[in-house]
Amino acid sequence: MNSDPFDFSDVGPAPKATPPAQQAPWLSGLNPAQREAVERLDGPVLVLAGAGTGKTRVLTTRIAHMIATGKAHPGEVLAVTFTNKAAREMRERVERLLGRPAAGMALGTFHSISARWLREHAELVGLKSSFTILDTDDQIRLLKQLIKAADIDEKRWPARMLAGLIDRWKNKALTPDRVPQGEGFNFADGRGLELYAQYQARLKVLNACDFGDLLLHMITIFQHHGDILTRYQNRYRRLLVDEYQDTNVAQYLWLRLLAQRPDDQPRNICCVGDDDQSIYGWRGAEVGNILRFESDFPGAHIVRLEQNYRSTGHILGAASSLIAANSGRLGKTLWTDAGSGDKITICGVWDALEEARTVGDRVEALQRSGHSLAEMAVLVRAGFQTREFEERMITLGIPYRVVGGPRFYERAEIRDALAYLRVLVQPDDDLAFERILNVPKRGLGPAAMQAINRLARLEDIPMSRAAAMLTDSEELRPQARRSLALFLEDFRRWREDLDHLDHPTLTEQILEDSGYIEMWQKDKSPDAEGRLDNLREMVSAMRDFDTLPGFLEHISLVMENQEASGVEKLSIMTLHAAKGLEFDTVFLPGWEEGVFPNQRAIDEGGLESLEEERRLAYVGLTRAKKRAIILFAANRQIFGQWQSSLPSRFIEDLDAKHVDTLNAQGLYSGQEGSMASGAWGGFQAMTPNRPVGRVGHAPAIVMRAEGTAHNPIGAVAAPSASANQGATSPSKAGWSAAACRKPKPPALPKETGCFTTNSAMARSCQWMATSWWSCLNIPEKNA
DNA sequence: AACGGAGACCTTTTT
DNA sequence: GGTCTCCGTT
Repeated sequence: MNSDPFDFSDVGPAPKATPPAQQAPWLSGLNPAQREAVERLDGPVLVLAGAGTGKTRVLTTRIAHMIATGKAHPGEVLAVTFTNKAAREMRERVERLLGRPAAGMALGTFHSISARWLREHAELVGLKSSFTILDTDDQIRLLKQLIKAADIDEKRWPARMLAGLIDRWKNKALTPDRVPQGEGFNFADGRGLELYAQYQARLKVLNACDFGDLLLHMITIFQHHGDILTRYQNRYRRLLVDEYQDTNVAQYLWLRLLAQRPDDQPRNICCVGDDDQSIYGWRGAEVGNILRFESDFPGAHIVRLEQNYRSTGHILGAASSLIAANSGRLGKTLWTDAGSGDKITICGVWDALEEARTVGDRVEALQRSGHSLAEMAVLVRAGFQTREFEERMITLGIPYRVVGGPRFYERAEIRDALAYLRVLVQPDDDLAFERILNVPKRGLGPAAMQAINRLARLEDIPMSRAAAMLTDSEELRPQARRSLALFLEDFRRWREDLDHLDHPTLTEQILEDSGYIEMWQKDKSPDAEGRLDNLREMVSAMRDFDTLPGFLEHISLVMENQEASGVEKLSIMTLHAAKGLEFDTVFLPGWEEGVFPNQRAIDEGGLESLEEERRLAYVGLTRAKKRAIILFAANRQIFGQWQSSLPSRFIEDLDAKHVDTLNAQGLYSGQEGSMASGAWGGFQAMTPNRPVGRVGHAPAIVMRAEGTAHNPIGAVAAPSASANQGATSPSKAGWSAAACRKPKPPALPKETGCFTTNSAMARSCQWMATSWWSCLNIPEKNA
């Protein structure tokens, strides 16, 4: 919150004298490895911390230790995490250990810390301190404009693609002048770089930057202004980095610059990470950073944390056997002295509907036997998979929350409201201006927008100024001109109010005066009420901030879905979002080829991304303390098309001695009647509640393949179609769907499914014979 | 200018 | 199946 990084006024009294180390209460209960990681304060340290080995504890205790013993002043500590949640948690734990606030400590994400610093030095990169942080949405809109202006076909070269390209460059700390000519990236026949440069120039005019710029600008400043770098180096003598395996090149450079010390002084940098949990390669993370640590920081000490305190033996064993299939690991051997516990469960189901039903039933059963919903989680590969579970939980009345779902500030109404505020504090913000010019509708459509844009470009001025000029000209139709004048007049008035109204009140007034509230009140779609609620929530959240700019900064970096009630809820989230969390029970649905591992990862990234998928699976399994249930469905709808699917290869990686196949009771039940006939025997034979002996008849599958059967898959589609009828509309975006939803005839199988395509068929049959069998053939336990 | 229907995309994962 | 964009109609 404090914007001056060199302001020591809030750091409190100097720490007390050093107590004898052996009496330090915070050290008790640490195992020897943990203790070393905490106490070795001088020189570079790399802590290789396996899943559940007390990584956060080590990190927080280390900070508390150095402060409490007087080895470091809180103001010298710079601790970086990847998520705001991790940062928050870490601060809380440090302060709990210390028994007092650790004021002055820089603890936050790479991005939030950079943003704070950049506000100090914005002018050095051509920005004003009041710069706006654009989110992806703004970024795309801006790029779209540039692409259009460059006369490039938007269809062939979508803005998203360019955004991804620029992002990758920024992740590698490549400013436009540094992108190598031969860089293999192609966009619009080699015009990508040109557009990148234009984009950066445009950002400067808008007084804005994107996420990547936050780091990149700081790196540029550090590299060009040695005096500033030295100030930061001298201030932050204690660097700590969480999740080091996830750092990208830019973050790595950022850290290296800060960790640089004169030769006679130790580089007190402590990085904590786990190469087996590196799951952000797609976003530019370089596992190489962690693998290279020793050579980067000569004299580095490496501490391995291998005792796992989280999971029971079978879970750990299964996870270890899975990750062992990867190559190029630093290698750790996790162990636990907790009991072996339950084996992990693998459960095959017919389709996604049954998958959700199975999970729901299990959740209810656990709940009945006294388990808390807060200790259960459903972890999916990709965001879209959450829907089936949401719908099921709604039907069952099980409270749930989708963690890391659409962010609060990404909702349209919040973005609209924010756009008003952005224009208010920074009239140059064209993106915000454009967004609200005709929201709510005030007769300023495309024609007016175009006129403003043309003039703005011609005169090289912000749109708000161009708009003001247009109210004095004959260019717009009288009606539009009047409307525009009123719009600008509103802003003039609101700016006057800035001085004598507190910002939540002013915001309310703006939303009221502008007709924005009214717009939603008149809206008859079912979620209009929710949007008004969100706006109210936003206004009340503003009260926590002293200033409007402070709030805007916060919301663009941090704002998350806030948990209103204290009701215990089942967590549903992606595997990525689950990193760092733990639950007694973890459900892992969708373990099918194409879903997990993800098809794109298989197609594009080669072995490397396949291994990343496997690490993701490893992360998923190791979230479980006591129970892990893996599910896979034989059929799944993808893009509205039914596809047959095969169990994930990761299932096969699991050491059988840690695995149980589900008590197959009720597997496919309820649908059996409709599916009993036809050429469908092969699949049916595989239901584990059939005699195991029949399972092995591979020919049955071939039969099915040749059966060109509309029958079997028609039967699949039926239940799902009827489910659509009854399903409560999901929380988001359900408006028109709810109204026009009608029963549809069962979808026909897609001809290119793996049973009709030659190569796919061959492959699938092989899979059937090997992997699917082997996992279902495991002797059943408890019938 | 506003609305509604048809058609093309689409799905990783996120600060 | 969903969402977004374009284009036609009022």
